[in-house]
Amino acid sequence: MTNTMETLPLADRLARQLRDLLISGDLIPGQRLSEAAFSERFDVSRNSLREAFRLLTKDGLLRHEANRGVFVSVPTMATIIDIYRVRRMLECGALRQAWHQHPAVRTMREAVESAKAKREQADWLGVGSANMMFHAAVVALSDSSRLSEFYAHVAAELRLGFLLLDDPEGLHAPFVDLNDTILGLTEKGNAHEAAHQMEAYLNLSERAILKAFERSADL
Amino acid sequence: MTNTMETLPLADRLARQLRDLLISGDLIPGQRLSEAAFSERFDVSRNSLREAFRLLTKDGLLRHEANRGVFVSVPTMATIIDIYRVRRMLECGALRQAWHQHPAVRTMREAVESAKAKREQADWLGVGSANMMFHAAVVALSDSSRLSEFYAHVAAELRLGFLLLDDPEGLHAPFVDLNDTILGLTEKGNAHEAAHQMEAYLNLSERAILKAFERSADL
DNA sequence: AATGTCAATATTGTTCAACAATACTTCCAT
DNA sequence: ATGGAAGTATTGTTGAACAATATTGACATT
Repeated sequence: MTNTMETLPLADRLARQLRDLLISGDLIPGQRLSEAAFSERFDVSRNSLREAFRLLTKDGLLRHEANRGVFVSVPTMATIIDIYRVRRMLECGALRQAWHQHPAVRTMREAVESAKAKREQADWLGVGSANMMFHAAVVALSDSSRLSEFYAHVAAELRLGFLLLDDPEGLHAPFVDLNDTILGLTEKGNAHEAAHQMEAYLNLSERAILKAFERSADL
Repeated sequence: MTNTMETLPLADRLARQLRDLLISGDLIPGQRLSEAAFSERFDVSRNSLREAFRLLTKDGLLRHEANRGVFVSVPTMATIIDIYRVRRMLECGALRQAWHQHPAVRTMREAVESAKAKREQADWLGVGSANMMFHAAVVALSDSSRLSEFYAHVAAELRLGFLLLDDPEGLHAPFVDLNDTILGLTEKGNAHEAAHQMEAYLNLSERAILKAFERSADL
């Protein structure tokens, strides 16, 4: 049978391809995306490409300037601050009311163990991915597809922010153990303390990123 | 000078027009939206219209079936339940950490007073609008544009759900006083209790809607 | 050298017409 | 009624066209 992906509307497939290029860093923040160039590159019509552009613009990954084209979004400090407000709301909220036997807890554990393994091998990119997976699993505790989708969007935007920096080690590695702590508290059913620790985590992480931003800003 | 709205891309303007038709009930859940009919109606090309359709599909207001077209979403009980999970997360979370002098508190007060006035005149549609405004203001307490936008989407989806019912009075009017209580607690700085009351509110409201759904389902 | 002006050029915004692929209808035979 | 086969309508996607706007480059002025 054909892959479920193959049957999606063209615009959706394009949007996904572009999103992958974005979060993998092939397209860098600020870069202009010419309609002609990309419709040629993907061998699709300009119309189809424009539909995809609009979807990603709505996600905040692209920015649209009238009569000038679309550009890869350039996250600012304000963006980071806003995203961390979202994270505190969603992640701490999910933990606070989590059931310790929820299926997502298993995913959290897998993510933590994967992160530890990758850290062992100094695979910082892998640590980063496992970290993202952990936090997505935390949000999944809330059992809401809308919250999970929304979180996925915000995480993609945040990833764009990470691309501006270049310190994959310092930004993820120190937090693996904190994730483990939060996981342990959740498994023990100590939801309130887990949420509290997550808030500490997010405050720390936010500060680290803002600091890195500051550094990269005054070059 | 020209209205800021006039300069938006055509697809965005179309999406807004369509959204207005949707939440005002001119288009009813389940209805199919023919590309030909609507591109004629709005006097735009099919391509532009399709861009708008995609935007609204991403918002959950429309549903897209391959090679069959787009339809107005039909909220189900699962939709309602998911939306109320979102509401509890966002609204209770916002209240819990709210500052009692936040500008949005003023908006909350205006909404409550407007709701009371409309209730006096038995303007139930007006009560509903004021109610929506109150809850949007609650989310605004969290000072995150992303959370506010997300909430706006979910609220629009929920509005679609209300359209399936036809009891504007029973679904909003009883809650005006509860809003007032929550407002009072917030103004007094009793954030924790405000959040608690909001949770009670949302549980009540959810149950009322699900009940109404049940009734309308077995016709 | 810096600045301003104006035409030439490239890009986006939008429409239109075409055609393939898919879904829906109609009608006929069983 | 039931199933199937043709015919019709709709969506999916493309390519070309043109207006509107933005960028570039040459030239003149200071």
